Amino acid sequence: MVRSYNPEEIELKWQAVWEAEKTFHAPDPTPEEMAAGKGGHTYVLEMFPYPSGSAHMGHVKNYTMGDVIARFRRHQGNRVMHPMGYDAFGLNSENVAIQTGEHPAVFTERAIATINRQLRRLGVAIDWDREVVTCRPEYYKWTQWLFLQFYKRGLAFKKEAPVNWCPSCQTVLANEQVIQGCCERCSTEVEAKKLKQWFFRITDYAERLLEDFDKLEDWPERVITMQRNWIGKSVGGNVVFRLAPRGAENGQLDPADPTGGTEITVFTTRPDTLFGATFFVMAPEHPLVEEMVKGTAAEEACRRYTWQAMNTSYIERSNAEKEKTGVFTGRYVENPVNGALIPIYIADYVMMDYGTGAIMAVPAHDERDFEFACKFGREVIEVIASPDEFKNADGTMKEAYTGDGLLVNSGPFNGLFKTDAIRKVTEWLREQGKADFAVNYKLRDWLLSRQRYWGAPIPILYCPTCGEVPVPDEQLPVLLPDITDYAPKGKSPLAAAEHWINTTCPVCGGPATRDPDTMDTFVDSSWYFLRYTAARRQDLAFQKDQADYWLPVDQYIGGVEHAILHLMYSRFFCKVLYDLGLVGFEEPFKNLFTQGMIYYKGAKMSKSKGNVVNPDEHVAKYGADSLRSYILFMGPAESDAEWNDQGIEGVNRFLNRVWRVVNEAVDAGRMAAPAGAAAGTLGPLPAESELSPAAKALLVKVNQTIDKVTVDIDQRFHFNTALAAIMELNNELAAARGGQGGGLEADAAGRRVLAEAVEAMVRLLEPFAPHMCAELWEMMGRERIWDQPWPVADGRFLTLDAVEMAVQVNGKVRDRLVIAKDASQDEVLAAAKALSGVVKHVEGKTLVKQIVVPGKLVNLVAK
RNA sequence: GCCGGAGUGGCGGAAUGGCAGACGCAACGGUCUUAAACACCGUAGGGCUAAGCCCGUGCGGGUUCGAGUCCCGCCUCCGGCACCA
Repeated sequence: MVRSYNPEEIELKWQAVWEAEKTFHAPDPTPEEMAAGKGGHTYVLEMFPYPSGSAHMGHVKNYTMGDVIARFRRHQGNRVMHPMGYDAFGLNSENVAIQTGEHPAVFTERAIATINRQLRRLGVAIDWDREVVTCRPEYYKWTQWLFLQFYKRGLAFKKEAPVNWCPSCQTVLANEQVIQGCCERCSTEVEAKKLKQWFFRITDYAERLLEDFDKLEDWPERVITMQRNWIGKSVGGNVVFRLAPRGAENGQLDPADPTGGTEITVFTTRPDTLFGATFFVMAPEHPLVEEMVKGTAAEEACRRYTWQAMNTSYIERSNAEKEKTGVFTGRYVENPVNGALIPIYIADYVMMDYGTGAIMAVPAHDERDFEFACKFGREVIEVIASPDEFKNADGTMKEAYTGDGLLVNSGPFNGLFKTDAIRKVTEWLREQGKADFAVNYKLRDWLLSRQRYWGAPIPILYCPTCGEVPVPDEQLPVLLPDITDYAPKGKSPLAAAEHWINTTCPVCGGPATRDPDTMDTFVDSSWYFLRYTAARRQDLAFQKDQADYWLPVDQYIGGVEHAILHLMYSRFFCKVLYDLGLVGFEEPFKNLFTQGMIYYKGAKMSKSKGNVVNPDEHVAKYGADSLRSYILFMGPAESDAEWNDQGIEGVNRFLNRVWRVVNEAVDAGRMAAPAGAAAGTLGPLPAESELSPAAKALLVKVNQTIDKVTVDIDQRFHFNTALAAIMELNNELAAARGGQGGGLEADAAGRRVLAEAVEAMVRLLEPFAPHMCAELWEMMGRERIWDQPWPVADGRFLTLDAVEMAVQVNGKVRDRLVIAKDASQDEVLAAAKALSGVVKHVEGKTLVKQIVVPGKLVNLVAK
């Protein structure tokens, strides 16, 4: 009698074994191994979870996928490091603390314990000895230490700047954390505030962040594109315009004007269009505006407009659909190419935070400038010969032409092609000291300080005599103090912790205060993948040679929502650490896979929508192996997928069928080692001549499946088709074994092939359903399936002797042909032409073309 | 607006330019059962004058002996960026 499949019993049994013997612990490399370099070991990593309560289906998918890869690579003979940790600082726990009064650490540790239990229950092959938790002092000591390394290099600095303030979260945010003008966390519209804050100088690395895309082996193109767009490199020139003295436009110079002759630089990607600049626009907040218009008739109007612009929300102001507004300042600048005086406007379509906050406006060749010119009646001068469809009947511009062309109306540069003109005009102005080549990036420095409690304190002190003082290494970590009131009040709750904020200056011994802010949690997650290589070390953050042994991460897996944030910050960190000599590689993640999300009832799962599917329930009902297999069977791993309760039942049925098929084979004594064969082996395959056609067919199926599953896991990450292939094998195996006449069970050779199929199926399924396969393997009298080498297809049995080919006449299938796989082209054609279904359609016609695709089809073209 | 990605049965999805719909879900028919569930066997894109033939991968063209796949032009949906000078 076949045992029934009891997933819970089996799963707990094997999890206990793995735990007890630390099966998935990756030992530190020895000096010899490190000297030997890469090879024979691999680092598989999934983005670590944020412990907000318990694991959700997205986590199950992420960690199961990583687990399949990790187990697969182990079977391939690699030493695999597959660690886990928790991104444990952050606003969620703090907000819970504000509501309940419970310390965030208590809440967080409880959430960690829950997720930890869930991951173990899923049987994920994790090296738990390397676990890291970012909110624990033994971790954030090193986050602080790294901050100080950056600080000492001038890469962490404090500056006053307009920053994004989330009024709901009561903290500033980095640019990357503002999504269409709203807070990434809570969707509240952010406000601009001028504050003194800590920044990382990521802009210094803009060019390398772009260049080093070349060092990535396999990243999704769209992630690279998103980062490239975010960094936003523009190549052009800085051009200096001189502010004309008041009255210069009508010859009535005002000698008392202090601003005349002031240089205003603009950044432009189109120096070729300088002769077409018919006006000039400055951002309303431009620091020169106030002085420029002081005491003039335009002063009041400018002040009113600026006030209005600064009170326009970011979203509204950055909406390109909005009608252009602006005010004439009454002042003019001199165009450096021809000395023409052109009027200066202030307008909110020019942003202070990009370029220099001032632009030259060329309405003929810029859509925004064209729109503004139309509204304010400015002249439009064509300087790039434009196609007729951009012009009115009278030759004036109908719309801005931004394409390529030859220069016109541009004095000595007429006739030059756009790209040549860009270079030549810039060079010409450079000789006169009026311009230079320049590159601009959209990327801003990373604002890292937060006015919140639950983060790593910034290890800086302020001393009245010594100024800004870094906390000495031996005083790290700067521990978060216990407080009772976590509520943010526009400044960090830490500022109110008097016993903590007041301290002693390590330089002069006088009184000093601590920086009250904490670090953005993205700082914590920008280096955790390094900490895994030295998780328990108290004396250093990580050890260079060990980090260089394991990293860069061979396969990183996570959600695409981190395409810019976490992934760009981590790349930046890695480059800084490389420059500091702390690591020997410049990119942290060699290969990246971004998984799709799991939807339910047409929407993202969320507590507020009440459409959350709880993984625990499904583990309890069907077992971890079923949940793991189903979540990967749902569809291609990179696509979004809709959870379906019946889907997991189907996969559970499949595992039950495998269980039964293998059990029956074991019960029949078919899986035991034959006399003379080593224990735990099936002995040699029978000679090919002894195989019945059915046995041969199953053997071919086995080897085709090995090939397919291997490629699907290894190269395509198509776990759904790998599982489908195993299902097919199981179907064929089940069908082949018995039936009338005994099927393959009737003779010794057939029984040997059946055993071969059973063994292969269990091994191929193991990464997906490791517990069940461990159990079946043990029942087969074998040990440690997780250490078995991955099966390799036998080249002799990859194709059948006879193949079925479709025979087409004029591209339509009219009959089929079964013929020996090594039949010659002539033999195939002769046989094809003799088929009744073919004869019918070619009768009375002449064959003009005959195509044979070996093993697949024949196409006869008849007229 | 710009840059990506995707549109295939009732559903999730398969398919190096070579037999569209593998595998699974749901459905239907049958076997087992007192009955049901489970399990097992089988049917299943649409249509017609049905042993045969026609039509079918968002729409319209094209290349090819042959197109879901390649090219051109659209439509729709999703994602990212967006007055970036």
